[in-house]
Amino acid sequence: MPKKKSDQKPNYDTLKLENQLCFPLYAASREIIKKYRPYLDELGLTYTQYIAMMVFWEQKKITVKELGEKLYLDSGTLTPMLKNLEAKGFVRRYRDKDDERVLNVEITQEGEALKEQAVNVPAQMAGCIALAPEETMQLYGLLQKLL
Amino acid sequence: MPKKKSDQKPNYDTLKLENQLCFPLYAASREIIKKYRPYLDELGLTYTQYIAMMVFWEQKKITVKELGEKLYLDSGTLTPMLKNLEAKGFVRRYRDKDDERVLNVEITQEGEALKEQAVNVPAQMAGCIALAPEETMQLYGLLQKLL
DNA sequence: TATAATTAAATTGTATCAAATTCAATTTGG
DNA sequence: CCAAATTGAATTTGATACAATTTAATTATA
Repeated sequence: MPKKKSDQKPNYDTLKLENQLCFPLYAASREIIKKYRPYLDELGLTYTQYIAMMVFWEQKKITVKELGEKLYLDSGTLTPMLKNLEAKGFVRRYRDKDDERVLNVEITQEGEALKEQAVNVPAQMAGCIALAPEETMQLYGLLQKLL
Repeated sequence: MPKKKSDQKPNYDTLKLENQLCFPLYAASREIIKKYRPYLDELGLTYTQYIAMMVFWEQKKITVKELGEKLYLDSGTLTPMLKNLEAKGFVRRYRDKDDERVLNVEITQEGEALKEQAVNVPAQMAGCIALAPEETMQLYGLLQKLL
């Protein structure tokens, strides 16, 4: 009589690093962000600050809560990061008149001006991506679905 | 006579968050790691500690340098994290006899025992992934290519 | 062989990240 | 109207990440 399944040795293969989906996701994310660094250094931005500025370049004003929803980040990350962007002069922070709990963040002239420099970054980065255009689209679609 | 290209307004669309490949990669990575948390909390591990333990479950002993190559992490991240795993009793750290610069890290009995608990994590996580098996394979392949 | 160059970790400093807590402002239910 | 619940940020805490520097050990070389 065969052993019951619960008595058998569990299949440890699922615990191998090579069988994880999350690990290459995590590693690839960090490796690509690392590639951004030389270009973002010229702008004086970190990667997180860069994606925040991308939001401001599309939308001049936003609340911390809304920004957090867009970037999947909470106030624990955003508060110090936005204070940093404010110290650099790229954004302005002020409480909402109608609801004092809400903090509005608005791009400044300097922040707008930075866009002119940043516009070259995506093209420079594209050269670092070892994927064909259709693969890039495929990857993008799968990641969106995952999110 | 048409304007020269350099005089025209640059195409700012490439700076839109929605047109970035890196951002969904970065966001998806963090969101999935967040999903691991309740399961890893039961093991007393963070995600980074978990992927390190995965390596030890496959290979009892490894140097910090080799571990860093596998996980794409450097000693600045690994040193404190491995000290933490050592404090929890899951690994042991000791200098190599033949080359004192090298630090060996070896899994302990407690570390091996943790594998029995961890073996259920991948299956529990699989339920959180909103992708079909073939999409998962596709995503995995694209990420490997990217790395 | 003495020195220079290289290597592997550790350390330092800055910037995330996320969970939990706190706090003030606002909204809601009785 | 008013106490309770909710909400939005800020703060706190612990653990990464990572560049840059330092330290100690080893190797290469003049």
